[in-house]
Amino acid sequence: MLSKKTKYGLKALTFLAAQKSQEPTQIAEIAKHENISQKFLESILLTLRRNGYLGSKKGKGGGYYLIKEPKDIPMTAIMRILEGPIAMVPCVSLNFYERCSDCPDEEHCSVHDLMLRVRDANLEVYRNTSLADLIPK
Amino acid sequence: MLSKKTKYGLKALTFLAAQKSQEPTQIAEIAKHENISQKFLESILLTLRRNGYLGSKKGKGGGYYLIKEPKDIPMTAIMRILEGPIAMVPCVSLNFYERCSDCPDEEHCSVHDLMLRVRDANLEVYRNTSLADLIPK
DNA sequence: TTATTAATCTATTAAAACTATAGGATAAAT
DNA sequence: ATTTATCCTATAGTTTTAATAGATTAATAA
Repeated sequence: MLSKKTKYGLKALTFLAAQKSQEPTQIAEIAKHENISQKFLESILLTLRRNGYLGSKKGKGGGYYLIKEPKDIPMTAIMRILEGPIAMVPCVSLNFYERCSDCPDEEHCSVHDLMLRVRDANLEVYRNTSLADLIPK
Repeated sequence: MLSKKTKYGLKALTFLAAQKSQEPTQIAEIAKHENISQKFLESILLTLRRNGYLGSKKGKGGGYYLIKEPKDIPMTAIMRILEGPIAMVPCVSLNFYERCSDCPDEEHCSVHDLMLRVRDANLEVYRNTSLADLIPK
């Protein structure tokens, strides 16, 4: 299941990407428009800022704004920040690799093989999708 | 993340599929060979039996066995039983569809669109993989 | 300078899901 | 009858997720 964090984060990013002006957008406005708890959204936007995808401005007229062009924001990056590893098991993860403690032989593990194919299929989608592709027409 | 339940279930199924004889295999043997808590595995095999993929025999010489040929057991079915819906959000699920309460317009939802592509990519893998494909060489 | 606005940050709680275990009931074989 | 092994229900422990509270900091405008 996709976490609410990821879902909300994606919606917020898309909302920002769809803005005509580059002016900062307030959390409250995004939260209201997308039906998201403001406080929860707050923490999500904060992590996106810390990871270099959003800029922010405090005080009156402040808010959040995209730092890069939507077309230059790949879903691989966003998903890894919000949802974590794209792989379903650590032993097939590119960015978060970890050995399985219960698996004596990774090379001959049925789960490993299947999850490798699943990972590749997902990567294919995320790599070929940018934030720009998510903006509704 | 793949749940342990699914991981263990897949390993157990693969183990059964790799058996030369059709004789029942005991939970204890599977659990030991695959490093799985026996009691936990017990409940997993039970759900697989209830869903019509395993048969069982009680008493001495009892155990579990596959009811169908490994090549006739598609991963779509196994994943749905063990892990649940293949889709990451209910609104793009084929077998477990549900409307998103927070989404006013499913047709113009950025998350919906992305997750539709992800679902299709995953389905493609699971549909083209059977239990027979998981048996290590 | 002061008031107002809005993001920042830390801590904590509440709820849900996941993992595992306990123990008796049931059925089959010897 | 005894042993073996699955069946079944309940429940406990842990982790993750989702959300909330409240005080702090920075920017703007008057």
